[in-house]
Amino acid sequence: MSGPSTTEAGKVGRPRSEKTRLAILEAAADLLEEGGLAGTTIESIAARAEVSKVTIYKWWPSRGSVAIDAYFHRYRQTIAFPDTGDVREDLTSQILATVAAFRGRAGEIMAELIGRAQSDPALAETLRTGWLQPRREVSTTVIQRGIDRGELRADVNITLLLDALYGPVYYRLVVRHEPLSDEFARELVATTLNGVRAAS
Amino acid sequence: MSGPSTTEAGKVGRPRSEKTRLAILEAAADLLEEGGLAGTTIESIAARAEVSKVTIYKWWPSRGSVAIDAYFHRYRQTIAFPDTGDVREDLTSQILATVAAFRGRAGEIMAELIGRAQSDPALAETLRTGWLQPRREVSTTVIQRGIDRGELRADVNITLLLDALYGPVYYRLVVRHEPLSDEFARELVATTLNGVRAAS
DNA sequence: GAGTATCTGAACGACACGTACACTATAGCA
DNA sequence: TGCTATAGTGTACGTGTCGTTCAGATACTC
Repeated sequence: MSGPSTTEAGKVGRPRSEKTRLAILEAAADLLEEGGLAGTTIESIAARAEVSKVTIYKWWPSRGSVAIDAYFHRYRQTIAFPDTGDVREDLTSQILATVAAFRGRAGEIMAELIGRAQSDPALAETLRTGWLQPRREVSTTVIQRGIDRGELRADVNITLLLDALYGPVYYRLVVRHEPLSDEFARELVATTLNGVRAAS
Repeated sequence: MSGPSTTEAGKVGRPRSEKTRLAILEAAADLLEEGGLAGTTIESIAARAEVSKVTIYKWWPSRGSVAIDAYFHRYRQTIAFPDTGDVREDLTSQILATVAAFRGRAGEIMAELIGRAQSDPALAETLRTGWLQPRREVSTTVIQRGIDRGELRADVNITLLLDALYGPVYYRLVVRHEPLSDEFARELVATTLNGVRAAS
């Protein structure tokens, strides 16, 4: 994530203004909601936050970096961390929470952020480490418990399984060929766990 | 896809120049390879193709549209259409072909095109209908054969299965957290078909 | 030759980019 | 109180791309 939240204590010089930092993030989040990433330019953020452009450039390397920080600032939701004793139920909760979050405006913005990340390495890195990875880690715990309980094969490739679960969700988010429905989430988890082969 | 390839016979007026059309696509494809989508601006295409900007705007609505047409023009590969009599083998061939194509420069460009599609509806539509859908249709045939042969459950949700196979591939293409290796492709198909539940 | 559509070249205003400059503001420290 | 260092301001600048306009040249059909 870009830009420390505050200047560490003990440093000399004028400390960073928390008020200014928040004004920038709020303005950027507002603009994201209203006009998407296209309308969220450094200039428009500066104008809306009543802040100098230079101040933004001082703390963030790119438009995408401000945007992702603003996104986290506004949409940071608690990550679902269920433990019902049943792998399928736990994973279903997590995928359901993900698709639910992506059905609204937050999903459109996330899609645009992923898009922008293809030409903004700093944004891409923040997306991986600040958004995707934490969610993968939580799901890893759930999967590991399933293995320990003997519900899943002991030799499961966890990385691949995470891709099998989250991949289709982000695929639909970005391609928009089919809706991110609850049914999709449930069926995805069920299919991934059980496979599609006919009983022999 | 944008822009008819040639003016239909019998029409009055000066016919569209095929030479100009090809010069634009070649120039755009060159620029895509050299500097990615960022460097592929309408102005740079026009300069390289020695063509007027206005001519490009006449036939394509956006930068993304020219780029995707240039991509198709250069990278259009025959879609794998195997029929070995074994679903897993056939699907594996297709996914292998996809990841192989995406490992090179063509993959980086495709990722950028998908990124751009998030803010360019015309590009998004062309991507869906001109790239993704044909590949999904071919895989649908393979899956249907598997159902008919009794290898797959009769009640398989084909749309979901397509997402389960292609989703993780595009997810890795775009997020770049793990490589698009052949092993990934094989394991993905195997896991999707068999599931990850422990034998009971 | 008349009619029509394509292509060209040049120019335009608008916008966002990223940077530079001189300036003011706010803190710690002596 | 004054010194020093950093944060933030306001303005302006050159650059690049956008999408459009216009007049004119070009190439085809009838």
